[in-house]
Amino acid sequence: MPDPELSHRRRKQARPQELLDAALELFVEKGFAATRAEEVALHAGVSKGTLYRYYPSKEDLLKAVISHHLSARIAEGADMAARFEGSADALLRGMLIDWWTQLYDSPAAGVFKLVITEVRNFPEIAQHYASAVVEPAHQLLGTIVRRGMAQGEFRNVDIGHAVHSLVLPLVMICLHRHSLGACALDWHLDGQAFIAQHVNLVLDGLCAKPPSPLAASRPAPSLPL
Amino acid sequence: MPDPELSHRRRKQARPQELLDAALELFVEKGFAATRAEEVALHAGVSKGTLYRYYPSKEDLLKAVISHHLSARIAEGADMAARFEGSADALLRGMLIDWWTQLYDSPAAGVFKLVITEVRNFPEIAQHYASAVVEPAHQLLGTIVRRGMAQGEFRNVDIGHAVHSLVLPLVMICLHRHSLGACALDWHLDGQAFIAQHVNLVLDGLCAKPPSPLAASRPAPSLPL
Amino acid sequence: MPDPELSHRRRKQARPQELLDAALELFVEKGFAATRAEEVALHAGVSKGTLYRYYPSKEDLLKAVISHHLSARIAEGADMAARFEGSADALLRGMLIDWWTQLYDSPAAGVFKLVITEVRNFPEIAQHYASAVVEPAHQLLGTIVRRGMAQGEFRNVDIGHAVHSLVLPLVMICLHRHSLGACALDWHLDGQAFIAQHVNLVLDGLCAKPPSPLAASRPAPSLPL
Amino acid sequence: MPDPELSHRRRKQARPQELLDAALELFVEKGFAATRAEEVALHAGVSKGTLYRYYPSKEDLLKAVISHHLSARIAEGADMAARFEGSADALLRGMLIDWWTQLYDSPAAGVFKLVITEVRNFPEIAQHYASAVVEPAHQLLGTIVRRGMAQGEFRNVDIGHAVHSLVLPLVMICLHRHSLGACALDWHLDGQAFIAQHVNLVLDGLCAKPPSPLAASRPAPSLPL
DNA sequence: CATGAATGAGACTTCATTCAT
DNA sequence: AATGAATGAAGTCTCATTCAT
Repeated sequence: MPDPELSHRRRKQARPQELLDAALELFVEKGFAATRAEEVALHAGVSKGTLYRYYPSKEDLLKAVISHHLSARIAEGADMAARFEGSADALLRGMLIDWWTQLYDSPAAGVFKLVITEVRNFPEIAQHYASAVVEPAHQLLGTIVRRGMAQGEFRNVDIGHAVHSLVLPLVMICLHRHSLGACALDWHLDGQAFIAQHVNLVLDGLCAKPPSPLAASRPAPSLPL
Repeated sequence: MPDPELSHRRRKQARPQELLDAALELFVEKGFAATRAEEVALHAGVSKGTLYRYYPSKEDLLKAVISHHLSARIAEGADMAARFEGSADALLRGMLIDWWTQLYDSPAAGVFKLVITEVRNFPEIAQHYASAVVEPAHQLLGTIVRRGMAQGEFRNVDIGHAVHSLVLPLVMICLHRHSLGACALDWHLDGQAFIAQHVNLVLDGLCAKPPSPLAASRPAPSLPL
Repeated sequence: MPDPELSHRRRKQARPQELLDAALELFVEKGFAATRAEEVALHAGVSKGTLYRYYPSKEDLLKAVISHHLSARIAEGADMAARFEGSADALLRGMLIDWWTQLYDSPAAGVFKLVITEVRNFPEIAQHYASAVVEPAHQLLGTIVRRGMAQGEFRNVDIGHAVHSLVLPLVMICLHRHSLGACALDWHLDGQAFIAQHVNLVLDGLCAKPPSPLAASRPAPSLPL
Repeated sequence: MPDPELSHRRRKQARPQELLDAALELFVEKGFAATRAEEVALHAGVSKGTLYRYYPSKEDLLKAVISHHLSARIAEGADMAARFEGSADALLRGMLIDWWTQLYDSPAAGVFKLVITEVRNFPEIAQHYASAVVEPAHQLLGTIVRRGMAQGEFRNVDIGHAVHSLVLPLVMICLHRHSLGACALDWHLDGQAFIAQHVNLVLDGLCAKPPSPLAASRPAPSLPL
């Protein structure tokens, strides 16, 4: 079964990554508790014992899976944000659609399900996720929205809420894709199209003249996802 | 431990409900797999054996939990919808805010987490959830949006997507409340306020003159949640 | 397999004791690490799961085994000591021979092997053993020897050492019985006879006029076994 | 890590000895079953694989440890015995005290614990230990005691028992040093002093006019340790 | 030869479920 | 009907041993 092209040494290098990928897939699919450690190992083409050479426990493996895929994506996100330019409105439309479209189609989208599902059991995850993902993402988007409001592109609304309105549905379809969406029912929501329309719809809402008195007075809470 | 106010007879009547409540709380908090059947029983004030008198297996208990809380809430939703009147816009603002605000604060909000978490392991849940919750809710909201578009209140957009943009963030904060939101980090998002602002924001987007050419041409996919 | 004479309830009462007995036998025979928890359970006529109902872990079972058999024997020892009377010399000869003869033939003799074998791995055992067994036994014997010396029955020697000279060989044959002595070699040392001769021999030594200058000046260390 | 003073060749020569020393220390400290093969290797400054180059299995290593340290000490014992002269009494006092004092302070003292602990699991050890250690030692001491009795130095007692009374406590404090004695309780028995007093005390007993009728009639059993 | 990655049998422990009381 | 003792399948993790490099 081991790829004869790869030497022992080379395989060893690749092992952690392979295990992480296998673990992500299975944890997302079946849940952490319902996935046996051996399944992960077999999925990665190694034996049970090998898994434990690289990760001291199933729980550590879970944390590594989350950290790994998270850091990778967030790094890409920061890059992408830096490259975009133009008005706040254009920036958000372009950047959000690109980044989420990519994420949606990658296995990393499953990390959301994993975090949602397992934080309560492993609270350390919360801290890490909050500071490594939520915080920076919310910061970035909040700054852009604020700029848009300052320049008169957007109406005055609670910035935190606006960011959530933009982002939560995108998180949600990632979740969806790996839960109900994977259940072979007939309704296959077109995630790509939805991302685009949603971002545009909410930004249209932000650009619109206030047809209704918005509940914009509340203190801006920070960020949930 | 048994409430002396209640007769033996009355308690027996209440058992299934009490078990369901206990199960909902624990399954949502720790996940189905990580919750022991005995914990549920103890939480409901009965012994392990008694649980099995009412539900033949832990899995059956899970399904009962989901069905029960779902039906209850959906019934209320239908009622509420029937009572509202006025323009499509007013109808949606009022109805959505009321219903979700109530749901958000009730234990039933946890069912979303349960469904997201466990569908992949128990696919029967998907079928039931789709037909008992998603289908009717999407139908109802879709009809109202369509009416709004027909009457010129709303722009032409993909109806399915619009419904999702309205609803997914609301599902998402329910999820949030029972996962990251329960993790005692400092950022306590004000769910109530968010619901109101979000519904208004998206409906503003729907009412706005199209500042951007929306990707409205795609076929309307059906419903994700 | 469960004795039909005993009701569920009655069996439950007896279970911990039965498990303790089975555990003592097996731990002494094969060592703690080399005995499987299931073996102990089966030996006691129950299943693996039942063992864990009574003792939360194999290690806890070990500690219980030691404590239980120890306390029992030490209690008997104290009783016996209280009943004996006469000169220090007669007291020691009678009491030691009786108590050790009984112990030697009981399964409890194996506890010595267990303690010797496992203290290094479970240091809590040391504390308990020291205070529950060594301390009281040494105290008692030391007091009698001191009395004998005060009354001129015994020569002046280091009291702690004298007690050890009396007792250590007795501990040793208990150990022996459960290690080499159990190995079906031809030399079956007669433990009973040895106990008697040894006690008499050492007490004769204590009563003798000092034919050799004894190293009696060292500070009396306390007690090792 | 390899000592630069030693050539590759010399190191290789020393390997088996180093492994044996490491194994003795760890097996005595933690028990055979609880010591991992890799620990032994690391302790000896080599890798797991190297251990297996010298000893085909962990069990073989155990047997080698016991044989090795045993032969070494017994050889020394025979030498020492040959050099001593004088009366049976003086011979025993001198020889026993010297040999046991040396042994007590050497790592080889731990072998007793190892044998006591592991014979039941590896019965081959018993045979080897009996013929290589117990038999010759008992023979030697028995001969001297018999000579002493024939020459009127000692009273008539069971020779086997007398040898045991002399020797068992010495074995016992070696055991003690590596079990309870290693447990950092406050009572640090002075082994050296005890050895001297004990040998003298028992020999005094043997020299004494019989103040009590000794149980000397029993058949002389052979040797326990 | 030495290394240490890989294997997989096997041990501890948990927990859903059954059933005597 | 309710209890909780008992069971045993199943899962996590360890470690002796092998073998490619």
